[in-house]
Amino acid sequence: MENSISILRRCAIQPTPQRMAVVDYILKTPSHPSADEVLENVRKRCPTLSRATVYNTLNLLVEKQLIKTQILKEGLVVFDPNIQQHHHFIDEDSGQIYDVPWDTFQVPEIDSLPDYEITEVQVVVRGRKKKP
Amino acid sequence: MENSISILRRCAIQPTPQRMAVVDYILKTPSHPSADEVLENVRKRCPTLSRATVYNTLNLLVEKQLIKTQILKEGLVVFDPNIQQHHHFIDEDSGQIYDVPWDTFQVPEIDSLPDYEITEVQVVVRGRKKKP
DNA sequence: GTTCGTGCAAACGGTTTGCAACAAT
DNA sequence: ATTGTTGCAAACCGTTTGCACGAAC
Repeated sequence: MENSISILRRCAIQPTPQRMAVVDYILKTPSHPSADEVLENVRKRCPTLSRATVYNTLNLLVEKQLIKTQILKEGLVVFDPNIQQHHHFIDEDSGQIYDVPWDTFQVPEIDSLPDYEITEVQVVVRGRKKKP
Repeated sequence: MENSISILRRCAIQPTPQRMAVVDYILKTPSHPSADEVLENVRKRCPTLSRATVYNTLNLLVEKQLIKTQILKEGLVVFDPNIQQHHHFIDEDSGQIYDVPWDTFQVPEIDSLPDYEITEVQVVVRGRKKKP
């Protein structure tokens, strides 16, 4: 896998150790962490990392379209390393967010909005584990 | 249309003037207001209404399932007077949220999650007006 | 020595909570 | 008198901002 230095260079972001650590974490995780979860986890390897640097770096990565923000939880933004079109399933008990492949649903063309340019379509499914 | 007093009574909530004013507003608007928008608008008719009372009342209405919260905007919750299943279209420029009828999309049964109980499925469409 | 990035702390905005005053029964 | 409601202010939490210190060229 491409290393964090070249990823950052390609995006014209200076590869500092802090940014490399954040990139390593966020692009490797299958999860959809919040800024705080990123901070907590990356601090294990980079204990002096500050909250501001995490937000700065994540916002930079969003600008450069390496990751996406998702509005799926109340009161906090989560960051999604998967920038391909896809859907989400949210376990309402654990709060875990799972990716759902794009072709799971046949989302029809939206012809009823001729003067709008659609920028994103997403199916959001929420549920909880059955207790038998 | 049923008045706010009987609506509140039916839900076993005491119909105080403040609550009636909030109910009148939230159940009549086709919009998806935030708590602050509710406060701002209801204060026109009820100027002493406090922010805390708005939150208390809205949360009560959510509990009683008269309205629903929707996580569609960053950093704030919006309240949806339409509790039927439906989808949403969000104009990314204006921030306006529009209801999309449920049968606009054929959301297939999700058989790939046998041990999960699906509580909600929703298509979220974002777009902006074309500038010709 | 200038530029850029970091870390800390303060500020910010939406939401919740604690509490005293008050209204209704 | 008891119960429940309101309004205010403070607290809270995620996020952003301001600024001084420090590293790199």
